[in-house]
Amino acid sequence: MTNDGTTAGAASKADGSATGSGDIARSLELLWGTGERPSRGPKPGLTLDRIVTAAVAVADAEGLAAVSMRRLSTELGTGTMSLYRYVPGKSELLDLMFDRVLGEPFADHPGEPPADWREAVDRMARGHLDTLRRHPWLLKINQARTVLGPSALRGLELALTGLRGMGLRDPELIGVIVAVNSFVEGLARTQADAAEAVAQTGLSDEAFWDHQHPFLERAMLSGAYPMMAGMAEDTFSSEFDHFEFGLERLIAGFDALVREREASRT
Amino acid sequence: MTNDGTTAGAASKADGSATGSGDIARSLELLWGTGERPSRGPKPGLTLDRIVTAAVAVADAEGLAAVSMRRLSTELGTGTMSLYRYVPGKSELLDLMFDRVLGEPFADHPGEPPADWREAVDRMARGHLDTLRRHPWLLKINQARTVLGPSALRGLELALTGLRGMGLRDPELIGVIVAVNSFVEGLARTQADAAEAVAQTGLSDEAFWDHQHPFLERAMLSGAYPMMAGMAEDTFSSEFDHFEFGLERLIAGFDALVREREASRT
DNA sequence: CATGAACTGGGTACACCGTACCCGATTATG
DNA sequence: CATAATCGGGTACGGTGTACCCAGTTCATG
Repeated sequence: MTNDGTTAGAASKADGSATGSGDIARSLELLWGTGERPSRGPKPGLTLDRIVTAAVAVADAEGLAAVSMRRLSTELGTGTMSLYRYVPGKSELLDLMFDRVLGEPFADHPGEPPADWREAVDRMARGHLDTLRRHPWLLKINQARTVLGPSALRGLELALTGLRGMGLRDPELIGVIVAVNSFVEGLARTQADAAEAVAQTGLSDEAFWDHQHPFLERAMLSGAYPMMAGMAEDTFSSEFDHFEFGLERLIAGFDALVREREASRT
Repeated sequence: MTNDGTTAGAASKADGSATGSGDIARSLELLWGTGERPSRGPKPGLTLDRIVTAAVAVADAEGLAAVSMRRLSTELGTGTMSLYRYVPGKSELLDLMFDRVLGEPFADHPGEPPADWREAVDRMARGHLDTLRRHPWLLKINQARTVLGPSALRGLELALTGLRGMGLRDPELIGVIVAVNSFVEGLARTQADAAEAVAQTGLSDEAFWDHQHPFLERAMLSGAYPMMAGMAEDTFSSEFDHFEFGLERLIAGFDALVREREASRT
């Protein structure tokens, strides 16, 4: 019952976009490493680890679009189809890349635990943003069905530990994590999109705005957008840090709830 | 100088993923409709509008992956390459789809303006979530270089009008919008990913968790995740509305800042 | 009114992609 | 030593975006 795998396939046709999650059972086995080598055939010349490492490297360097089975195979010096001896399909490979990279931030902070839930939230947000900046392709992987691997669990555990002091109900703690992560992801996506646009078009942001300027000018003069026309010069300046602003507001919002609860507990 | 278009290409090779923004100047012209028909050749049998409409319809029904030039051409009863007479490339088409769909929510609320900035934020968040739920593929389009079309501008104008009463500086108002939209997008992405996973694998969420259960069980019993192991039963229940929770917290956070400013203005 | 420039429609072809299928080489077991 | 099981990977198929080119249509001009 352990190894049929290849024959399944089910209703996975007509994909094309970047989504994880193909054969879940297989993904889980790979993630949690139920890896007993069969004792009959020749020894494998590759390892799952090497494949995932290569895939992450390519994705980091050239984007997820550059991660193709052919590309990986040349990178690893093997035939393309050999990869399918180790991974059931590209979807599962994406799952593995996901969990691989989620494990990174926890190696960084081995030191003291956060003093405060506020600091915990702050660290969580910055850590997540960091991860997403290092690996922007994470934002293109379907994370809904991304199997909860060891790294994902460790991250959750750490986050929950830091948030315990808030004195909220368990589902609310999850709510805090979801809110912060959603905010960070949304923001990271904007940044990643911008970077990708620069890389792909070879056009800087300034040049882009210059292109756009005459059209905006005309729109402003049309009188259809009075609010926007009257905005201060520095409104869209890159001076303003949207991450800091939003994070501060979120923490303030949590704080209000925490205080409420404390007050009602007297 | 107006129409070379086809020859350009620049550094746009090796794409594959879903990104907008190819030839910006062309996109802008198409968006703002600098559409004077040349007076020499035969009349076009198609319109940009019909193409965009068809593309949106296909994307809504079957996802962005189903939107291919060949598919659109059969949908419209023309040859594939004919589409390139109207759109320079797929990137520009995505830009147009984006702006088309952003225009929708403002047709809904022709009535009274929001009474409060709180209500304005609330409406903004719900409106955006609605749009993203109706067109989940929006989350896969590169919005960084998505040209500011008429619809996008109208949305911004409306949002800013509602937020004026907060008494914050202009860049901060943008910060509010960015925070709310980032949060909503992040959350919508999670939901969209889940829906896509169900559609693609034909596996319900429950079935998915059932698959995962034994592995989680083992992890919990390992003692490596004490916090998670001790969580309440209902912690991951779908009863809890993460959107409402996060939005409330964000508004509370904004409120704190608004009050601060009011107090210091005495 | 004839002509040719300017335009539209679209067929063919190419370089990619994921992967199903299959066969020969390798290896431990009976 | 024979055999079952596994690994490596070549070939092929159906999909993608789009460059290139030619035929047909239409209108301004000579």
